[in-house]
Formats: sequence, C-alpha cells, structure tokens
Amino acid sequence: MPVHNAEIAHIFKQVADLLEIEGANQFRVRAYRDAARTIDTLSQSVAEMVKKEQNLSELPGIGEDLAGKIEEIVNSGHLAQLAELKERVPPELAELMHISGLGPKRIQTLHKELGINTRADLEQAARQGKIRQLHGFGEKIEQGILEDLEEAQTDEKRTKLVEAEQIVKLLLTYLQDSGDIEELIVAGSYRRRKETVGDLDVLATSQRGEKIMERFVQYEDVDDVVSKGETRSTIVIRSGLHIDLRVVPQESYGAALLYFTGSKAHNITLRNMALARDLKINEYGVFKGDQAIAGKTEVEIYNLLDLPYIVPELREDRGEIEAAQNDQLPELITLEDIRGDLQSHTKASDGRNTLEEMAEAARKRGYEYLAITDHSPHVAVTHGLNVERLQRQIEAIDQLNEQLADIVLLKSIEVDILADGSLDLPDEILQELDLVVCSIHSQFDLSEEKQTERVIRALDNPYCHILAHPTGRRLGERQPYALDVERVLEAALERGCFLELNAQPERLDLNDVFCQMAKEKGVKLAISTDAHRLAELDNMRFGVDQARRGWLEADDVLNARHLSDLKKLLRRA
DNA sequence: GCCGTTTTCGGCCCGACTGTTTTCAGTCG
Repeated sequence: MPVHNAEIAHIFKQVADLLEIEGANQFRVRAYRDAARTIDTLSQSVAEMVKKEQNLSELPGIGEDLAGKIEEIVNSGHLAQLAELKERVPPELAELMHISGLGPKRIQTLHKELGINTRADLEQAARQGKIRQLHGFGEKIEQGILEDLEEAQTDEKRTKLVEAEQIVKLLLTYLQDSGDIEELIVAGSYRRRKETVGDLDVLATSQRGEKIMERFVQYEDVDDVVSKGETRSTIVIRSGLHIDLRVVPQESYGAALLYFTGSKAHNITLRNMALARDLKINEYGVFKGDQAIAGKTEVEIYNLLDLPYIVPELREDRGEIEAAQNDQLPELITLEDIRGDLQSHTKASDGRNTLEEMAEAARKRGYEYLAITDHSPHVAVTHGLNVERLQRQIEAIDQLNEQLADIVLLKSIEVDILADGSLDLPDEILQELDLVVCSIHSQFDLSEEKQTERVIRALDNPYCHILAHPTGRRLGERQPYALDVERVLEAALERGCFLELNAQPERLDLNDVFCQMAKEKGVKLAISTDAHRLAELDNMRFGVDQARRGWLEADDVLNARHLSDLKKLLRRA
C-alpha cells in the first residue's frame, strides 16, 4: 500500500509542532513546515518518486536530510524521529497551538510551570486562576483561553466560497456607503478563488482610515471586535467568520493587494527574489533603501522582478513563479471557453425541470450542447431511470433535438458504479447513448485498494466516458472516500476515459491539486455543474475557478470543445 | 534544516496589534 503525500506531510507537520514547542531553532521548524507544504501540494506521488529513485532533494525546501526522512517514511510507514519527539514532548500539547493567544513559547511555559499537557489540564488551570499568575500572562489571556475552549474550536471551520460571496456582497456595500473609500476589494484566498476560505481579507484605500475602521466595527453582523487599529482591524461576524480590514494609501494599493492576496508562500518567494536584487517588498511598496520605487499596481511589482503578471488563482508557490520566469505560464481556461455542460438532471430523476426547460436555459447561456444525465435505478431516492424509462427518454430527446435550434441535448446517464465495479444498467442500453457518466453513491467506506479497483473496473466498461465527482467529498460535510486518484488517472488515460471536475460549490471534486495532476498526466477533464435545477447551471463559474487553480487550459477541458470535436473524443478505441 | 546573482557559512519575510510591560515579547497573518 503506497504511502500518500498527505501522510508524509502530516508527519512533518507533527515534527514541526513538537520541535517548536520544545524550543528548537525556528528556522529548523520552518524547514519541516515548508517541506510538508511542498509535499502536500505536489501533483505527483512522492512514494512513486522514491520507487523510481528520483532525486527528492530537487524538490523545493527538501535537502539531503529531509529526502532521507521521506525515504524512511515511504519504506517503513513511519519516522523514528517523530516517535522520539513524542517521548520528550506530550503530543497533545500541539493541539493547544490552535487556541488563540497561545504559541510555542507560552505553551512551553504552561507545560513547565503548571504541568499542563492537555486541553482539560489547561481548562482546569484557567478556572483556578493559576494562569494569570505566570510571567508574561495576565487576566485577559486567561479569559481568552477559557472562551476559546468553550467554543470548542477543535477544528478550524472554513467557509465555502459560495457562502463567503454572499457575506462579501453585503459587507462591501455597507463599507462602500461610507463614501470615503477609493478602492475596495477582498484579497486573500477569496481572491485566489480557493474552494473554502478561513477568513476574509478586505483591503481598502482611503484618506480617512479611522472613519472606515469605525464603520467597520459597527457592522450589524459583528459578534466580536478582535482588534482595532488605524490601518488594520479584525471582527468576527455571527457565522464565526473572521474578517480583517486593512486600509492603505492609494499609492500602496498594488503592494498591499499583492501582499494580502498571498499566498504566504508565493509572497515569501517574491520577497526573496526582491532581496536578491537589493530591493525590499512590504505591503506599502517596493523599496530601494528608503526610496519607494513601485507599489501602485501589482503588475509593476511583478515587472520589477522581471516577471509577467501572475493571476491570483496561480499564486500558491506550486511552480507558477518558475513558469513565469520561463515565460511558460498557462493560458488559463475562462468561463467564455465553456461550450456546454456534461452533467445535468431533469424531473425524470431528481431534478426539478423538464428537458425543454433545461435545454432553453442552456441555450440562453450560449451553450452548444447539454448532456442530460439522469440517475440510474440503484440510487432509489432519486427515482432513477430503468432501461425502459431511459429508452423513452432517449426517444424524447431525439424528438426534441429535431425541434431545437442552437442547442443539442446529449443522450446520457449518470449510471451508478455498483460495489463490485459493474454498472447499474446493461451495455445494450448504454451503447445507445451519446455519453455515459459513471459515479459512486454507495459504499463509501471500502478500503482504498478495493475502492480503487472498483472504480477502475467501472472504467473498463467500453461505454463508460466520464467518472463523475471522483472522490465523493462534500466540503465541510463528508471526507473524500479512500481512492488512489493517481492510479485512477492512469487507468483513465489508458482507456480513453475522462474525469469530472464537479462544479457544485460544495463538491468541487476533483480538487485543484488533482486537476493539475490530471493535466500533467494528459487526462482531460469535464467541468460539469451537475445541475438539478435551472439556476444551478450558473455554478459553472465555480468549476472554472477551481480548474484555473489546477492550471487547466481550454485544451485540457472536454466541454471547452465544439460538439464535433467533443464527439470524436468520446469515441473510445 | 535549507540554500546560494555578495555566501558552502550565516543568513533565513516583515509589519501590526495586544497584553504585559515601562520598552518589549509573543502572536498573528
């Protein structure tokens, strides 16, 4: 069983946490964190690299030592160093790092002075008023610890992009109404179009920062004001989302936008490039000595570093800076490139609308084609189509297509992959269709080996074209099932099949890293909305955002093709 | 622990805010 990148990264993260609490050199700690991040976001399997005896130390942030440790993990499944660390530092202490106000130094003090190892220990000490007596602590920190513990923030809660958009819309209107704002934009992971956001970073330019801040903290949705200053304030709104507002002067807009858009790793790389040129970048501009030489726009800052502009979606330090240096940035797909939608449902199964309504809605969006992919019978709650009903739908679509102008409905199905990997409908009916989309809706808990075999067996079916929502995840609700996506991609490539990037904002499945992996392996993806009602056809934009984060170009996307080209690709050899 | 357009040793992004102090350490992003 191969060791996954995520497992290796997790081990390094634990090492970093425990080393930090132990008081190790902070740069050594950072090295483990950087390595974890590199591995986490790598679009190829590290275990595979070890197997092929590739040189791991060529990966950024990984030197001889960490390369050796990676090999140890790949070969043995664990890291001796971590076990030793856990002997010295109670591993539960690492969990305390998530409590606001507590970092490695204070946790170390709590451990040494009060023998605190767990959240329970911490709560008891705080209730007894022991923490406020420690040097460097006080009443406020003790109070904050208790409040944090009560909120039971075990896992940081992230907000789906689609939900963040609604919050942003209201807040920006409110702030804009103050009338003293020039530029106003949400930066951070929101601007990078990440599938979920941890917080919101709002950036404004204004001559009257204090007044804006005053209005900000008085927003009606405020639950708590965490901090308030002249240039930066933080609030928590009732949903629990943290929102930062930063106000900078107009001449610093580009520098601040770059800085607050991140990612942190992207920025650090840029700053280091600047240092090598004797320049300093901060959120106020680019400086040569004390002299500001740029900062009004992001473009001029990139250009100063001899780079072309890099779009926010790519700013993850996953190779975009190197690509920019070599003039090899991808020409990312846009919503305008999309010519059709390859998964949608009608009243025939669990959708809300008729064939005619769906066709008209797709035509209005300028599409050439729309695949009607109602469910197969296995998912009983969806009222899935059996052979007979599917046959009738095929006839209905044929008739409708004769009347329709400017849009073609594709005769399709979203057929269930059964537990043994066979499909829920016989080949005789599948071969009548233009497109067969297959997917898993049951038995999520199989072992990785079995789940992977199951999926590959489904792809073996000569009528299968697209594997829909390949990992089954639902953001914030359901983890992806165990699946070796790399093997599935390789199997799809061999068989002339494709994978879906499901554009539903709570799925966005495949994720960005797997999209990039698919591209590198040469597997094309379908970006599909899986619409169950007319308005959901508009979710396409979330899929495109995610695709852009995965470096996809129009050529990598099935439904960026004209119908005639699409049909050629759907002919399996 | 990593890394090299001043370096194979000596650096490692940088500023704002808070709380605890009384000039600053720790945390955060």
